[in-house]
Amino acid sequence: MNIGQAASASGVTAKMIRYYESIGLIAAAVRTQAGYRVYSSEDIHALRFIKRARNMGFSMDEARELLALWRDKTRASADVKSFALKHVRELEAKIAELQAMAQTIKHLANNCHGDDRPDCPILADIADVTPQRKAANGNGKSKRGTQDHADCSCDDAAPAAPQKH
Amino acid sequence: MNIGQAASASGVTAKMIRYYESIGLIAAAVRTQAGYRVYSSEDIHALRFIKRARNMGFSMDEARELLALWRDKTRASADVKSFALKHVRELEAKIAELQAMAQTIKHLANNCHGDDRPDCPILADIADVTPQRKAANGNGKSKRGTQDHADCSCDDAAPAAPQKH
DNA sequence: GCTTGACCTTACCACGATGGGAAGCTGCAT
DNA sequence: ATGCAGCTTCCCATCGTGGTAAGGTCAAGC
Repeated sequence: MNIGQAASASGVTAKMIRYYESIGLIAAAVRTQAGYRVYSSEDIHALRFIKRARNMGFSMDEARELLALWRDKTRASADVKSFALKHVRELEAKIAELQAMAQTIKHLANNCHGDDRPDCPILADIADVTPQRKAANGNGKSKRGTQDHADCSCDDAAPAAPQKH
Repeated sequence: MNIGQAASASGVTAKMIRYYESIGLIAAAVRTQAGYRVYSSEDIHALRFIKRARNMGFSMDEARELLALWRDKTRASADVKSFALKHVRELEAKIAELQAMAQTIKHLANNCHGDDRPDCPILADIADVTPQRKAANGNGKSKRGTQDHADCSCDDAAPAAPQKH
């Protein structure tokens, strides 16, 4: 099997297969005399494994660890499970972060007329995080009987921080 | 105000301020004779605006658009609102994606003994997604949103697509 | 044979957003 | 005047993926 066939058999692009090889995620492929990479069905299996792990949101490094666990016939299932659950916690942390962002914006949008007037609490809030003012949006329409839950401008306090990488 | 002070006043690192300038997100700062950048409180305001937008998960390009809207005194609030809600939809799509991944893994973990025996359905599933389809996926292009989910071998598999990068 | 086109090879660039660091200049306080 | 903190520019790295260029290889058709 050449790399193109391996790619369509595994769902991993040829480009990525070479990349995985270059970073040592998979072993260097056997080559033909002409230098073409050759793949066995076992290789395809590993590629599909990696693809699946990536689809579940594991990073390449985590995929590497999973591969190692997979190949280690003596690993304890507890190890795999705790690894998996750790990843679940990370996913959930990210989910919470995104939800906080969405919540903040939805809240602001709720207070925005959305008509052709320029007055907009969304921009007002982004621009003026400082508490206190933001009273500007109170006029008319009054779909907001509720307190404006003043700290939707609670930026740093809120879990809506950008992730670094 | 020098860049360091602007950085601590805005919460954006000096490094990033220079970067924002280099990509045209903010105007080139005035310079002293010695070449030092000088910032006004208006500049700080813009920087804080950008920071807040980023905290809400807007990309730099989106932040750029928001800035433009902010500066355009005649924009319609409806424009801002639809922009914001579009972002909310994107956030929610991502959330759903992550939730599907977490769900898949949690489900697998539930079926894992988690003891010291090697037998583990988590790895078994990742390794053996159940053959059959998925190879094809026709000619490249395959946009991001395409299925190709993590199909958990158990019936309640959920769509867990990978995030772009 | 020879040409063509699909496939392979390596190598480099790009993204988005951020951090790190080097090498050199400036400003201020001792 | 010496030293140090802060500023400048420039380059590199990240992470995962795509693009592209320049060239080698293979199989099929003439």
